[in-house]
Amino acid sequence: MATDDLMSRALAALDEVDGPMSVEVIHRLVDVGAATDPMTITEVADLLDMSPHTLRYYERIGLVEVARDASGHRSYDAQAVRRLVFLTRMRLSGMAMRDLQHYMRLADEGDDTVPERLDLLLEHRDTIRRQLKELTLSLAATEYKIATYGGHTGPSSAGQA
Amino acid sequence: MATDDLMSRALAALDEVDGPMSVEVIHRLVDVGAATDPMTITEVADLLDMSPHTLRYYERIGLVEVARDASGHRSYDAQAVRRLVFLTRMRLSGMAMRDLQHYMRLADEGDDTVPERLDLLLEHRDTIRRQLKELTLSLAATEYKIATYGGHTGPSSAGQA
DNA sequence: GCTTGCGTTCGAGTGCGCTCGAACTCCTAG
DNA sequence: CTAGGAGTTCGAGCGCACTCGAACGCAAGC
Repeated sequence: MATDDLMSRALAALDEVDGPMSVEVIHRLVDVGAATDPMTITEVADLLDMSPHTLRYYERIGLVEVARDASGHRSYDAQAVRRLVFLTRMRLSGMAMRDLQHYMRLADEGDDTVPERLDLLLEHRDTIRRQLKELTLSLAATEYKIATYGGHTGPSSAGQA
Repeated sequence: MATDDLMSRALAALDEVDGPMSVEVIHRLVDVGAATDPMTITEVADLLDMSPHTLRYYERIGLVEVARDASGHRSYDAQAVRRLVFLTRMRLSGMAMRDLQHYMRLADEGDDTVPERLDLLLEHRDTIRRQLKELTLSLAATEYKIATYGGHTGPSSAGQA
């Protein structure tokens, strides 16, 4: 009984956490494509909220190829950036580095591997859905516990009327 | 444009992944309480889908106290099991071991620490919500990619009419 | 011309959360 | 009486995904 209530509230809460961000981020994902100038490593790092160290690491293990400028510095073109955006999205949803390496190896092999890549994506989609399920349960459990401790169950723990 | 569509479908998908499971799991969370006999380590391990090794590890680092039977074997009473269920829920939602140790230390100190525990839970709730947000974006991104590869975007990749 | 700062390569180190193996004990069934 | 299986403790090892430090290069500004 009470669990249904908790679940509904849990799901409803999805819309309330920093709203405008989502649109920005998903557009980042699609838009970066067209006509961007090559970026430096720190620019990309800032864009993706990761460290230059990590970007070099990703390159080292073969996830992206990155061109160099005249003085040997990395120069990230639109394609590299797009790939990195995709990589971070996949990482954030828990895809293992090993799987990303596999996927990118396939991507580098050309269109023949599209079916296999599709399989990987479909599998990963299911994984994400399972995670969403688990997380939603955990949210419900957490809110349940909060309720037993007498906490208010508003949209956020901070800055609240 | 298309992103709205993707987002809706992503959210709608939440209800479709192994439906009955959710109820069972959340009831596990609440129900196990009342009148259960003490359990052996393998029984608990099976219940929580983890290894005996891990259960001993959790005890070692102070997350649970577990009684012993006459022959020195662990005997998990209802309280211990309830705590472990909670622990696994929190772990599954990404709470760090360190934070769980902190939380459980507080829990062991008695009711005076309820406010602090409440704070931790509220903070964790926000973390879960952020994760849900990220995951939902990743799901949308994945489905977008699947669509560009010409994949059908049904509820699951397997066994479908 | 020298400092400052951003970049480079390379290999090694870190933190997390388990995971395992060895050596041992205890109980039960045959 | 013995063999098997489930449990115990202890410390060490592992896989993952970074993360860092050292030593160096280049180019601009004072």
